[in-house]
Amino acid sequence: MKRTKVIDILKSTAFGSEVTVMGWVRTKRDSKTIAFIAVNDGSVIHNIQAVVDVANFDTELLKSISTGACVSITGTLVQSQGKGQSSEIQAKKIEVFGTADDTFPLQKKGHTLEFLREIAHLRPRTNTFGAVLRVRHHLAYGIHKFFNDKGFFYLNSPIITSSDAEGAGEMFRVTTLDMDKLPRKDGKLNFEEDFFGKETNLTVSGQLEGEAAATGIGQIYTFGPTFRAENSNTPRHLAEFWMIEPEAAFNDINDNMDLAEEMLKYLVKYALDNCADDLTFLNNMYDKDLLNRLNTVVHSTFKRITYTEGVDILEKSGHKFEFPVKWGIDLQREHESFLVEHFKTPVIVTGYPKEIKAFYMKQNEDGKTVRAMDVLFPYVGEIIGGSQREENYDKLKARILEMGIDEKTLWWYLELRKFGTCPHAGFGLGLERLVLFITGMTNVRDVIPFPRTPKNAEF
RNA sequence: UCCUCAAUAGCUCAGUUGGUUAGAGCACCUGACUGUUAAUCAGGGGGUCGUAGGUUCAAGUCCUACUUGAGGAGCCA
Repeated sequence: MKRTKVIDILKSTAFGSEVTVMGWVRTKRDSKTIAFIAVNDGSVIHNIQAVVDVANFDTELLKSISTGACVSITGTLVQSQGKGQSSEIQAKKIEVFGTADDTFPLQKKGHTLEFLREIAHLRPRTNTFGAVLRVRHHLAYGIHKFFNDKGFFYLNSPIITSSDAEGAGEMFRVTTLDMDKLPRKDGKLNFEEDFFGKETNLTVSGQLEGEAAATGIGQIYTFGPTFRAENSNTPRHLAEFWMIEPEAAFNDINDNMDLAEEMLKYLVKYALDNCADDLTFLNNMYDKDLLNRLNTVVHSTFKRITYTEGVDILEKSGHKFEFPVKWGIDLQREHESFLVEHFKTPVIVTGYPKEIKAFYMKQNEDGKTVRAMDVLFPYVGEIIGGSQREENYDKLKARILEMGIDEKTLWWYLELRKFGTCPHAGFGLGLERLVLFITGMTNVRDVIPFPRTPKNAEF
């Protein structure tokens, strides 16, 4: 008999009809004549309860069904005689696909998230990770839907790049050279003998290629894996994470802010609308203020301030910061948190000093600041970083030279300004930080299936 | 990379000023129970105290190094 997913069984009112559920046993409670098996198949956070008349089944078969076992149960869908659920399955036939012996590490009681990270291959069988993974899926889908509906095209930017001038972080090298016999030329590694004939790395950003596409087909977004070889050990950093980078021709910094704010609100609302059960579970188990916080963001207006205004607020706050505030310094995490707390809403900061931002950002008329923007969120901090791009060839080239970047590797990026240049802007959204905010989890390692962090690539 | 903290049963933890045979709850096994809800009740098995050194008559406990993990900082999404 064809299986019915738990999500559909729970919605069904076809009492008396026969259904087959396949899934993993969460708990079994038994007495002399009756047993109850709670089965979860991941389609929804809730379990379906199968009621077993012990007399009708082989004792050994029932004994082999323990927490973690995978079973197929066929029976009659009935209204529950007990409290706690409205419907259940009166079992007629039980097949055990796979038992789980006493070494199965997931028990019915709670586990710490740290322990579950060590058994990432089994995490999806828990309520928490089922919820997080489903929310993550819906958000990914919502992102595609949002941009598609706005006329943005999904761009597959390359994962292997030779660009090393983006300044976005340390990179992972990609090579097919024999590590035991590295070719040398004039004392240096000879990358001419490498697969691509030059030094290549995993991408730290698809932005530059995104700009190339946007200055041809107008509006694009990338959505793919991104790699940073930074030795970052924080709850907000991963060596491999997923980034969404929209880029739009003819957008200025204000359009860019509008897009970011609209997108974030859309996605939070999308999650609330499509992941109600999972978010309710997370709200109850981890953070009683989660749903309230999400609703607040949907109905908020993000506070937009300039870097200069931000520094002013921090200086006048009278608050003692570990890192003293002065115009010109980069905002520290304590400063960002203060601003978010100060306005009690997401904050967008623009107009940073050019010295602390990337070479490609559009320079303002004051000669001191650039049209950068950081979107700061409660709990997760910087969730988006972006800017209007410098579209003036001479200014961009001057900035590249000023910062000591090798312009040769950026020849094609400069040509975007040489031929039919146009104003444009974009930003990068860290998917894990968004999922973090929306699920109420507190560590990005718990919102990606198999986290990659320094000293950890087990699975 | 820097700072702080931690590591004891499968899991979560307790273990006093260093002192006999290292404990509990859950999980697991056995038994009881006719509708349970992280079922309940009774009994049972289960440990190289992260690793390597050191101090001491004696180390889970003190010291050193290392490993791993967590939090904070930096870097950033």
